[in-house]
Amino acid sequence: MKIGDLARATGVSPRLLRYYEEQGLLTAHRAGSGGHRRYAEDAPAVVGHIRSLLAAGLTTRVIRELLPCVVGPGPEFEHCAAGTLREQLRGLEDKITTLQDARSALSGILATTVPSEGHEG
Amino acid sequence: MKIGDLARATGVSPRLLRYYEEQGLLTAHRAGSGGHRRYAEDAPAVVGHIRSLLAAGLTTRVIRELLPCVVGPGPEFEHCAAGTLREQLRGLEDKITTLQDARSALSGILATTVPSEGHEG
DNA sequence: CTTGCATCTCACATCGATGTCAGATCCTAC
DNA sequence: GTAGGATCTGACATCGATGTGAGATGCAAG
Repeated sequence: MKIGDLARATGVSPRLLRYYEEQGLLTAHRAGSGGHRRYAEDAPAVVGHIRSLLAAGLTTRVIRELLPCVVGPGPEFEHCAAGTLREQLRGLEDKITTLQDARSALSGILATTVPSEGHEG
Repeated sequence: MKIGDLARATGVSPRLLRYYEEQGLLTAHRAGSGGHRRYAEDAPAVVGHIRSLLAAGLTTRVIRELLPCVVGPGPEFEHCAAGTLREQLRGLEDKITTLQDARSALSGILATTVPSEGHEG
């Protein structure tokens, strides 16, 4: 598929697809396409993974390291950036904790300031 | 207290304290100090609140709206930006969900790629 | 072969919190 | 009154994902 197709399939702009390639997250071959990118069949799935990890706050640099594990579907990636994986996992849990704290703070305020409307979530 | 004192007390750089003031989050009076800022006693607490909300991913603009509720300790802030509060709360929960998803994804990978070392967290 | 849309590369802009530098002014201690 | 540290303002830099525009070229359909 070409870049426009992939963009339509994933909802990610061509600009970003090129950016992901530039960051080493996405591969395209350009044989006999006059310089135009051609993507493999699993490209949409890969882009999906990238988007998820980005949404989780991971950096493209980190994703570049982790992606082989995420994409590689098999048990053959035994020592696949396990250190980075653990590190990011820890960071993720820190972030979750921080957000949960903020959430209880805000919902506490909400309960205090608008007691009649707060149906304690 | 002066800006350097507040900076030391909170671990936040003078640059940022000025920035928070510029964003309307922090107040200082400058009477008879030759243009130098003077902060009230509760300033460190206020800065603490600001830092927490920033860490939660809230924007200074949003914090400016919410801060009166957060800082105002009493039940007198009845309708204090309740809409914004609810909105941010929802955004926060979305973000938490996203991060939790990413966490399980990563920890799943970790368990798969390094089964011997993963003590399922 | 022409027309029109897709794609290419390159570069600059944006947003938000934060750093840093420069030049001027102030306060405090001696 | 002078030296030195703190503070002032203002502007420019940074990081990372993303947008946008320009100018050139490619491809597919007529």
